[in-house]
Amino acid sequence: MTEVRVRFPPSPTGYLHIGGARTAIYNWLFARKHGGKLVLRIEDTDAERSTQESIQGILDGLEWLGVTWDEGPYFQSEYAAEHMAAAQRLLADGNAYKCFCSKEELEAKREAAAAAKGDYRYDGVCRKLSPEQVREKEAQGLPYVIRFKVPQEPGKVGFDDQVYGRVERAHEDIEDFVIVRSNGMPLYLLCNVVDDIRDRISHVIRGQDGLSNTPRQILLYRALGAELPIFAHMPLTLDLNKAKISKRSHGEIVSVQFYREQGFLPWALANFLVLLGWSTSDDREIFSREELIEAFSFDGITRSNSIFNYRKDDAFSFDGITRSNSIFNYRKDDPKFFTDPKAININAHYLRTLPIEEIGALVKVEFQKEGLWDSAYDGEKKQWFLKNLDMTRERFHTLKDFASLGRAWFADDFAMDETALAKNVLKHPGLKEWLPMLAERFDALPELSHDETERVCREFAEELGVKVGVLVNGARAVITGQVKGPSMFEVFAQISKQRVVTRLKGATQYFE
RNA sequence: GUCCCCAUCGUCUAGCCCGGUCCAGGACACCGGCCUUUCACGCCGGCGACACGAGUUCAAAUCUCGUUGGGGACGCCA
Repeated sequence: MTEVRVRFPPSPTGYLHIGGARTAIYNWLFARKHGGKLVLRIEDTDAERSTQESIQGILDGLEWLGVTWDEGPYFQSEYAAEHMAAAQRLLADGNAYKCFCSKEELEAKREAAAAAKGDYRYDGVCRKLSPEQVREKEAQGLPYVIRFKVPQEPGKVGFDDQVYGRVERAHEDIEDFVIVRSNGMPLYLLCNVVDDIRDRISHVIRGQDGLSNTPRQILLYRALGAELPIFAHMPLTLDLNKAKISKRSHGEIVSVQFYREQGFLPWALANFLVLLGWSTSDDREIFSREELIEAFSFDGITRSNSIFNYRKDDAFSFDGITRSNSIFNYRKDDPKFFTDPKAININAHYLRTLPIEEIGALVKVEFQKEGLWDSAYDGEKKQWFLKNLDMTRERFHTLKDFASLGRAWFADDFAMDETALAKNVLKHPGLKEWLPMLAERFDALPELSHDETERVCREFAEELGVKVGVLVNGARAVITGQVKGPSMFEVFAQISKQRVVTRLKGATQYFE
């Protein structure tokens, strides 16, 4: 069996979006599974739109996701001579010809055809030019493009797609397409094929939007005398209006970078993305890297496009019509659903199940950005730091939450949740006295342990004739700023005694 | 407009190739319950789909045809 070689060829005209990322992941999985190589090739021939920043963004995004490549990045622009040589060869072999039709002429014909409700396909006037006529036009200095000669005899081009099955296209439905611009620059269709041949790509795994290009590319492979790769097209990821996701029209919500910034764990995003269009027949949805590589195959790829159910605000406008967004049945005002709920769920799953050291490393990066990091968290306070994370992570959804909802665990400048204040503090005026009194009792203890604090709380509640919950929930509010959280007795024992006492005493401030 | 692809719960999907085991299974979300000092986790339960119409057949989500709907490609972009 020949070596498996796949490639991911992004064009650096924007950030890495989730559709592209998914394709990259599929390629990567396939390569890993078959002990093959993943080639990264930057298709930067569109110099006007390509940017260095975009290239860096794509590389960063892939790295962050854990998609590692074995060769490259190669830059398509560096192979221009090779692309041109291929075009010349096609010309010399009689597989292509020079076309002197001007853009204006073609445009006019296209419009005429549209007006007559017909479809337009290049009529091949230049294909019929005699060598003399060609020489004559060249002598006049007329600009020309190079077109590929599509076979005219009845027949079709076909291939067996690994996902879509047999796909065929009649010769007559393919026009003599342009392969080199009038400025001498070869076009994508040709470059792509030439590069794939040179890179010895064995499997072309790409989005379904490449499906209808494939017959033309196959014609090129044949004319170039190269062996065909195996094609596998992936269904597309659509937006809420069922349009192809693109960086231009959707903005940050579809960019990988956005998820990174919002506190996603890289593998959680990858795991979610892989599920958009692929599944196993059993009910598994959570996969480690190894498990996914093992489980992945084209058999599990669906043929229908999937919708990326990212969050949109209540009403959205499309075609100039504003309509309410009825496809959501989750609480739109719940800030935790800032994107596809399933993505959030998978992220939360990893957040609470990954080894705590791994979470610690990721939170460290967050804290450094937030100015919350203390180098002692890597030293003598490491266990305390990790314990904090372990106690709180169960109800968090992203890495961001540790610095926001979990802020009180690490700093004193935390925010007080309004519901917590109203429901668990102000509702019981007695707490203004009770909480400081509880502080006194805690302060008298040599150290705050789970059992001791529980005993003290229960005794005190009994003396006061109130439910222990009143004391405990009030304490939770003033100590953590939250309505919810882990068992308070564990919290007392975990957050320092000094902080517990100070915050309980400070409860009076909320009643003023 | 032309060519191609697709069509199962709100979303992601299993089942379809090899009709009966499917009055269609799972996940997320939503609702209810249990657990609990709170919330979360977990567990239990609920809501919820075979686009439509013909045909073939004893039997169709599964096969065939048509309709409708959606998507993609049709560029001197990649």
